[in-house]
Amino acid sequence: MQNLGWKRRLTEYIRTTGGHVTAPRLRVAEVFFDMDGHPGIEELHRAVEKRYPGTGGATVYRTMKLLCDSGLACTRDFGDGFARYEALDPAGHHDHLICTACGKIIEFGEEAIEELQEHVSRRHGFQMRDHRLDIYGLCRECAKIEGVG
Amino acid sequence: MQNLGWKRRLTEYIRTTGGHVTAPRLRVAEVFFDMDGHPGIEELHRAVEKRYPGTGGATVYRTMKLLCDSGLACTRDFGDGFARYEALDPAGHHDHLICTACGKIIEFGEEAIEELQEHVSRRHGFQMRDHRLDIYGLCRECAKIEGVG
DNA sequence: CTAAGTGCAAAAATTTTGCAAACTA
DNA sequence: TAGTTTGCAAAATTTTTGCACTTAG
Repeated sequence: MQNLGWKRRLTEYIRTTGGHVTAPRLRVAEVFFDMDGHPGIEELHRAVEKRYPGTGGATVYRTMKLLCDSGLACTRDFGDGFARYEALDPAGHHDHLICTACGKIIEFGEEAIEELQEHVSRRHGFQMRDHRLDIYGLCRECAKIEGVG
Repeated sequence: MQNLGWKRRLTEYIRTTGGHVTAPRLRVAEVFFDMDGHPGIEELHRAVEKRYPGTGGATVYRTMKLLCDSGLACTRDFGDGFARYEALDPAGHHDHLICTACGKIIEFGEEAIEELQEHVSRRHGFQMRDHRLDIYGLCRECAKIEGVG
């Protein structure tokens, strides 16, 4: 997976900004990319502390901001009172089918949709850099259970 | 528009919960649905205060939570450090061009994209109920300033 | 009348920032 | 060595809560 690539990509990004590749940054990133799901800062900080005691909370915040700036992660709002982070597979899609019943998330990519997005952007004089498409509804199984449709 | 419907829908919802339809709630809702865009609490509170002085900030928070619970609105994370609210027009669009430089948000609707979403959903046996499309990039003005492509 | 809601201010929770020490390049 | 990053704690922000008073039903 991405686990092979994040270190190189992060290092590359830090270099371009004239920054330093430090141990705390690599530790936070490593723990983050080893985790599944969408940890918030507190959960992530706990996990980092467990593997590498002595890492400050501010560093976790700052490192996650770095990962977001570099495009390796992004924040997602799940309605909790805090930010949660999602690992971004560079070549991956940002399109999801999200089942509101069971929470399952299906990733997909649709070239035609991306082309239309470009099209719409240009029409508004907008320079598209990235996108996120979330479709909410019921997956096959849950639709069956709820006996709808 | 929805402006005709929110009052009835809100009243209905409040009744089902055994709550009271109060003046402050109606004021906040009215100002919110009269606004365009995606106000945060502070912006909304200012607008409410302007039209109906003496409305407390906590009431704005509590009323927006009520609107979200009732399905008339929802929160959106636009990367500012606070929650912004979006009016949910039952028949409306949830598509945005978001400028990562100046924060401007342009709403749009593209029938062709929606059709493709339906298409993709069906292909995955997914029953689409709602969607969110956010396109990030630079608006015309910011692209000019940054002198990019 | 009773239960729910309001406004204010205090409290809680999350995120950012200042700074001396430590570290990368 | 020069400039960046860290960890801590303090500060800033956003959101929630306690409470006496008011209001809807």
